[in-house]
Parts: sequence; C-alpha cells; structure tokens
Amino acid sequence: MPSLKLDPIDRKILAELQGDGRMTNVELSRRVGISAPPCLRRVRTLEETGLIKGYHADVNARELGFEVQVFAMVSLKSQAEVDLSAFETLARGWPLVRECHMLNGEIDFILKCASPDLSTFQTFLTEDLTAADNVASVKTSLVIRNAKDEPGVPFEILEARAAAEEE
Amino acid sequence: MPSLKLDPIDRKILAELQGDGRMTNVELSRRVGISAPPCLRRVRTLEETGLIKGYHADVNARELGFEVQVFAMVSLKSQAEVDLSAFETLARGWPLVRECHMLNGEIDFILKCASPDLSTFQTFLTEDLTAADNVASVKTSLVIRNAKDEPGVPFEILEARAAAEEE
DNA sequence: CGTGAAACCGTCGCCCC
DNA sequence: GGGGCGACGGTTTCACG
Repeated sequence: MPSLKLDPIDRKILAELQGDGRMTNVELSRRVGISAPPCLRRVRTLEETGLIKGYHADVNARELGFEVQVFAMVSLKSQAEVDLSAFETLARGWPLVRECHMLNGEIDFILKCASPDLSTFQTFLTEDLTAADNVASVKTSLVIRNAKDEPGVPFEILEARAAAEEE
Repeated sequence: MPSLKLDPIDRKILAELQGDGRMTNVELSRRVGISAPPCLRRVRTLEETGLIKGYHADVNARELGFEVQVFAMVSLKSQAEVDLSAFETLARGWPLVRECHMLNGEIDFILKCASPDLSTFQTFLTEDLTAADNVASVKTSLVIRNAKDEPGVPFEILEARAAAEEE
C-alpha cells in the first residue's frame, strides 16, 4: 500500500480528473461532493505529492498527420546496467519514440512509435534504431487499428479493493 | 495531408495543450501570440473537429497502487473480421487492459495492462485472457521500468515538415 | 482578430466542526 | 485535521467593431 492516505474523495478526484483533466474546480467539487476550496486544496496536494504528474490534451494523431504507429521490440547484445541506461538515453532523444519500456524476457525494450509515414519510420529504423550501439535485433509491428486506448489506470479496481478492505 | 486547415497557431495550441492540458486560456493565448477570445474559439473548433479528443490528468500508477504493468502479445486462432471484432469487444470490457492494438505479423494484438499486483494479473491472464474464445496463445512481458512515457505525438516533426513545405 | 463588459471561477482569509 | 462561507482578482465568454 504505497498511498500514504487516500480517502474516497481523493480517489474520486483522481478518477474525475483522469476522465476530464480540464474540468473546472467548481464542477469537480460538485462531482465529488465537497465545496470548491477544500477540493482545490486536495488537487494541489495531489499535484505536489506527484500523484498527479500532469495534464495533457489527447490529440488525434492520425488526423494530425501521424498515420503510422509502430511497436518495436528491441533486444540488446549486452544487458549490463550501463548498456541498458545508454540505450534508454538514446531512446529518450528520438522524437518518434513516444514510449520506451524495459521488459523481462528475451525482448529487452518495447518502443511505441508515432510517425507521419512509413518511409520516415523506416529511415529512423535503419539509420537510428538498428544502427545504434549494442542493439542486437529489432522486430517491428505496425498497428492496424486501435480497439482500446484508455489513459491511466482502472479506478474501478481501486474502489473495489477499498470497499473489500473495510468489511 | 489529412488536416483540413492547420495554421502555425493551431499547431502551437495543440502542442501547448498536449504539454499542459490545464493551462488557462489567457496563458495559452499569450504563448501562441493572440488574444484570449480567438484563442478560445480555436480551441473549441479543435475540440469539435475531434483533433483534440479530450483532456486527462496523468496519474502516478505505481504510487496509486498499480505496481504491475504488463504487455501481452495475443495470437488468435481465426483472423476473420468477426473474430477480430469479437476479441476487441472482449478487450474493451476488461478493466486491466488499458490499450489494445491490432498488429500485423504473427502477433494479432498487443495489450498494455495495469494491475495492482501479480496475482491479480495472473488471475486475469488465466481466467479471462487465455480462456477467451479464439485465443491461440498469449505471451506476456513484465515492465521492469519506464525510460520514456510521453503522451501524444512529436510536434517538432510537424513543424519541421511545415517549414520544409514552404520553401 | 481585437476590445470591452458581464458572469463565472480560482483563490485566499477566516470561522466552524 | 478538514470543510464551508464570503470576497477579491483573474478568467471565461459573450456581443460588437
């Protein structure tokens, strides 16, 4: 239980702001059932403790001209910590790479990439990714379509656990 | 070029709101260099045309008690459209599954999952995912750590393209 | 797209439990 | 400790040029 103290109102605030991060504070306070000032104080605390890391507009990548989404599975030659870190630093510097997660198993990293078109991605793939130091192999898979794309976490499960805990 | 009309100011608005979705409209208008009313009109238009799909608070999953993040690679027995759709409907109904992308290649779907602990995930894995109709095989990889986790798209690339187009 | 005005909201201090 | 009330300043959002 990592959460120092999260009462039902805090969880509701997080769930509401995850669903609509631009909601006004009065609307939020109405939804969670308290008045605006304490609601704002809670939001500030959640931001300061890092439970809320930020707010982002969710843009339509395809409409914006990013037609291609790709997952790249990367295996390295060496898994020594310095080499892992070196690859992560590289990945952070590539704009096409939106996410880079280190995994267990044979695949060392999975990269989620967004690109305007295939040729831009393939230039990146051949000139940057596979050409990088220590990269042993890269397998790529194009995203055909997105069936689900929800940000964040399922608060429903938190609520169920909290309810179960106070029997 | 899917964007009907996106001038540099619209792109700036999108980039700014992707970076901070809770910025006030006056702050946004200041950053993009116009006054507040037209700025708000542009934001509304971007929302109505679906270029902005929504706003979300970015919550700290680990601090919130979701210690486990997993990628699941799913292969189906049948890739007929009805069967693909049926699986997608299933996936949309599982709270632990945050993203479900259909891929090309041998892996039919990749699922990004968030779970409070391993046992919760493994219950889901055995009782729901691998037990589902038409699922041939599931390979899972635990996320050890996140090197990069940026939402949305790299606007830098859009800007570079726009600049290159008007030589 | 900018200006002005009105309504609303974010925010603070204070009082209450 | 946290929640509510009231007030000020800033913001949102009109109508209009």
